[in-house]
Amino acid sequence: MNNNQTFLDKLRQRGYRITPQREMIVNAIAHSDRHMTAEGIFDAIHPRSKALNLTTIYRTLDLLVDVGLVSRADLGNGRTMYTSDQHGPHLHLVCRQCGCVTDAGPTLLAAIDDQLQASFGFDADLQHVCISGLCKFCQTPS
Amino acid sequence: MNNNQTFLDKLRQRGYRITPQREMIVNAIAHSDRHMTAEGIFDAIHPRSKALNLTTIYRTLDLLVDVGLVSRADLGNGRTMYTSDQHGPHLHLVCRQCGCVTDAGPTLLAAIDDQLQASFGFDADLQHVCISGLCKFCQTPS
DNA sequence: CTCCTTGCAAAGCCTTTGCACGCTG
DNA sequence: CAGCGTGCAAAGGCTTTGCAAGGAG
Repeated sequence: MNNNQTFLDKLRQRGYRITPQREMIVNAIAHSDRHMTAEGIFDAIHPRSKALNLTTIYRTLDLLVDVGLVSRADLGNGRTMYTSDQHGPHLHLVCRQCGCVTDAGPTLLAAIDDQLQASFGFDADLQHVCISGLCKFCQTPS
Repeated sequence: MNNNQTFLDKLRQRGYRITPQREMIVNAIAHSDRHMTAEGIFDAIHPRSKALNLTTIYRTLDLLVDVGLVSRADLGNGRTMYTSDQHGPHLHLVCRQCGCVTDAGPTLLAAIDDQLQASFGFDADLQHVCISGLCKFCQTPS
């Protein structure tokens, strides 16, 4: 679980400075299996340390995305979700009812990708996409 | 090309009033094969008639979505796209480079839907989703 | 000591809401 | 004539930007 080191090393390599804030943010992302929004990261850190600002989180996330350690995915609702790329590429299935996020793994991803590629020659950024719908548990007959 | 009538009739049926603004908006959507944003509709109409406000467009679009004549799809960038449901369900493939929007038709849609359903029991709102990537023409070897 | 980073505040962007006037039916 | 629909202005939520102070290397 020393993803943090990996992350920090890569940042150092690229000549970025390692600050407490960046460490905290990287930590939050690397330790979490979850997908996080900027605000989620803020909420995770703020209780323990107040030396962190939302602005900084956004800037650091942009930086991590540039470096290629994290990928950005658009939730439909105007928010943006960030995920460590350590987990490999995956598609996000967001339940419109309960808000849960299911990851569709490489297999399904590849299948869909193939179809988009074959039918339209379209090279999709599937890791960056969230598909909304109803998860297994919310498909109530009501 | 009298989709407008269909649209307006349905609105009347539901007890909504037909106003010049609603006619213009419905016209813009029905006559266009394109996917439109609220602002796009505004820009299409404003040159000819100034009797229209962005607020009204948003309210009318909400209404059309409620009635089921139009569907809402999330572009990744915080904007929302609206499409006449006359064209049937389709998935939007948005090129991150040239911005073009390709529609993936029912076949592909069904295939993807099946896979999400089979693998995760996830009932996707595929018509509401835009997948970003590179279109056929932008996949340059650079 | 240099200058990359941070925090604060304010702006930006798209969308929504409140309220009084006006027009549809 | 009743009440829905409109425009205007302002707020709202998330994200970005400007600028001076602060910390990393």
